Amino acid sequence: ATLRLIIDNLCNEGQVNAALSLFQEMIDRGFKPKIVTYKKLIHGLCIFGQCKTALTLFEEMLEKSISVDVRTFNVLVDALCKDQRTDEAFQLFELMLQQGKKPDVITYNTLIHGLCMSDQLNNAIKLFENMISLGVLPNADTYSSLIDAICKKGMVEHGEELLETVITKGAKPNIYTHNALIEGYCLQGKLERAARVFDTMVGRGHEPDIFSYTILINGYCKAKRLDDAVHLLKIMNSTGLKPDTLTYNSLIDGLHKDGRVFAAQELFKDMQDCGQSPN
RNA sequence: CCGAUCAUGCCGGA
Repeated sequence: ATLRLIIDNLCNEGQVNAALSLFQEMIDRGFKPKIVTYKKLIHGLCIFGQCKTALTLFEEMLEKSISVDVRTFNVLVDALCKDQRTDEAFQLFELMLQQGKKPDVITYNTLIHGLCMSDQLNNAIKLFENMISLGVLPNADTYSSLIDAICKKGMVEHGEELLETVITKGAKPNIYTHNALIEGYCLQGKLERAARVFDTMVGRGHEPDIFSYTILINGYCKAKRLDDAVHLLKIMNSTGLKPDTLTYNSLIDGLHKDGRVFAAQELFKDMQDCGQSPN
């Protein structure tokens, strides 16, 4: 029990390797590891990019016919997706089904996002339809991932359409969903539309976050509407929301490319006065 | 019952 506690804590502190060797020692001494210990280790390993070792542990669990829960499957599926190994993620997904585990909304979200990230939007949409037909209700995360991918492909209108559709079905878009749309319009240079989504979001009761502002500010910068960008920064400041390095980077870059070198330098000073260090 | 299981922003390089 003591060893187990130590391993748990090491995982939480990011010392997975230490945890792993303790785990080995535990087995060598003839202790039987608890299932939670496996789970913690797999999770810890995935977070710190040691997907391979995590999979080894996972296989060990299978060999010992320890039942792997949905949550642990999800952790592994996510790690594989983040590693651009969607094929293997889907193999795990299949395995999950074989083991009689029901993939939940998080499993689907993870896979959908993985597909979007590996430029397989069509497959993502198929999976989305699939989950619905299997009775797994998509949530705001699901829509956000999809809408974001659609917008990044330059199809904001489709993104907004999808949003309208799901709203009529009773889904509630959240700040991620709106931010995705705002970015979509910015990418198309449709700043008025972007600003409108921003306002709609506020109207729906979602306070814009640092992402919302940075996305829109960046949009104005890219559209060479530097005055609007600077104005929005002022508004942002007045709400008490602190622009971070990325927000300033957008503006400084925009000002530079617009030949407003002096203003850029001023802003660079402001940024440091506000405690944001350049990256 | 509990647990860091999923989603959004800048520039540049190759």
